[in-house]
Amino acid sequence: MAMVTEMVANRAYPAPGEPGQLQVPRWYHTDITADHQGYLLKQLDEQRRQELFCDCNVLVEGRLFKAHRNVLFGSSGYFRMLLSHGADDNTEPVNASFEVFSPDTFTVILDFIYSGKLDLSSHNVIEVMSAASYLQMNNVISYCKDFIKSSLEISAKEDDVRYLSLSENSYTQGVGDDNADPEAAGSVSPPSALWTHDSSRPQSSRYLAKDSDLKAAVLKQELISPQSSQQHSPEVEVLPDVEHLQFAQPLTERRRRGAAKRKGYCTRSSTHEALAIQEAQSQTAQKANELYATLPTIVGVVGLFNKDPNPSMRFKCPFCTHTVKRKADLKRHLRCHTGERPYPCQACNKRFTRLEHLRSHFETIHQARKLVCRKCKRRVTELSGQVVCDGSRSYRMCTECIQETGCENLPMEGLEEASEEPALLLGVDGEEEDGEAQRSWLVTDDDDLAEDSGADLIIQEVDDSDE
DNA sequence: CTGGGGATGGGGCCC
DNA sequence: TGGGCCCCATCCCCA
Repeated sequence: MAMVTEMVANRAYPAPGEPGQLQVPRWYHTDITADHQGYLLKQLDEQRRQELFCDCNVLVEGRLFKAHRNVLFGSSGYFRMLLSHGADDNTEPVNASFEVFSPDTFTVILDFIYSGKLDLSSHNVIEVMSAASYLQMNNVISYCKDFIKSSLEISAKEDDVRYLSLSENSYTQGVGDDNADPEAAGSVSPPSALWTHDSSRPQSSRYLAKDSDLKAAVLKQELISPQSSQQHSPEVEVLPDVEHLQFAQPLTERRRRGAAKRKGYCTRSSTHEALAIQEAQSQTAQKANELYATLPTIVGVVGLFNKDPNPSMRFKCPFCTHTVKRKADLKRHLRCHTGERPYPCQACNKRFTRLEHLRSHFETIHQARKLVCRKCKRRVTELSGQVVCDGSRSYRMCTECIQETGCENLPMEGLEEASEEPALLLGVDGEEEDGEAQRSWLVTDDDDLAEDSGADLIIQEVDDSDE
């Protein structure tokens, strides 16, 4: 084996089929192939660095990179598209120019192309991912995704039952517990304590792409590039929807998690679990903030849409193909990737990504805002119905349905008081209410009641680090 | 098994 | 820039 390796290194081995070819076991052939590929790549990289035989000039924000068109063609969908247009003329050097990512970012990408090593860090991963998306390099996107995934570990769309049952140790374990598949991550490694990984959580902090997302993305592609849904011309800013396909989860998995999530929100948590949750949420917020902090430099790209005569600035999500007009909308959108849920319901501890969602949830679930009988669906008035309280939930029922179902024994309130319940919701601290606890917050103190029912919802945007 | 409806989440856009 | 509203899609429970 050593001899074979040495022969490979010296390129002294006979070519396959040539007389005198070594009769080696098949696995020797495999090793030779791998070594040969590595050797060849190294040679190409050397040629690139010495600018030998380079036939492609890439200008990135004024900085010139020289490369081989064959290599770029084989590595990037973008270059494949670009170079295939000028395939007839191989004598003239090909020129490409980019303004949407930095020279440093392209250096990382080019080094990866010629070495297979991706130099990712917490500072460049988003920009590299964005550039890779632009250049249609799915493998780089995948590596970046793994890097971010192993770093963030913060999808609140994961199984919240497991989320709630985490032991305290789960979040005190650090990089040393990283069990991420090194193969999947290529040469990428978690670089610092900032990027921790919790092995107890499922490897599923993925974007839960809905069918609508997929449809919308496909539709968007068709609108932008009707000639091809696989590849886009270099002028096109929005890229093929590979990320949606990669991020999307099986429907059954979503359902399972959805069911678990609903249970999870009402699961009584121990003190240790609560601490673990708080710490996890703290990490979520911290890392989300780190992500947001990098936004201005990474996703502001000019989109030239084929069907839009007026070029428009759009912001592209680094995790998927979604683009938005405003950075604020992108920040909001990113929450679906980061799992950040800064708006907890004080009544049931369920968390929401948006204040309006929390408000909607609060009014429908805890305030019985809908003037409709839950049973017969008829509209009820103050005279014809009452608010029935079921745990932390409140809903209205008409007098007839109350009598029919024998709900007289349940805690009830007059309609005029219904909107005043939440004044005591602050007393609930993330635990499922039952028995006396349920009834206790139904007894309200008039002094605490707000004039406007809208003020009943106590909005507390949680910086998870200090919940 | 299926359809209806409630709850939830996400995008667009106005203020 | 954030808040808020509207709209729509999806999930899930229940009859």
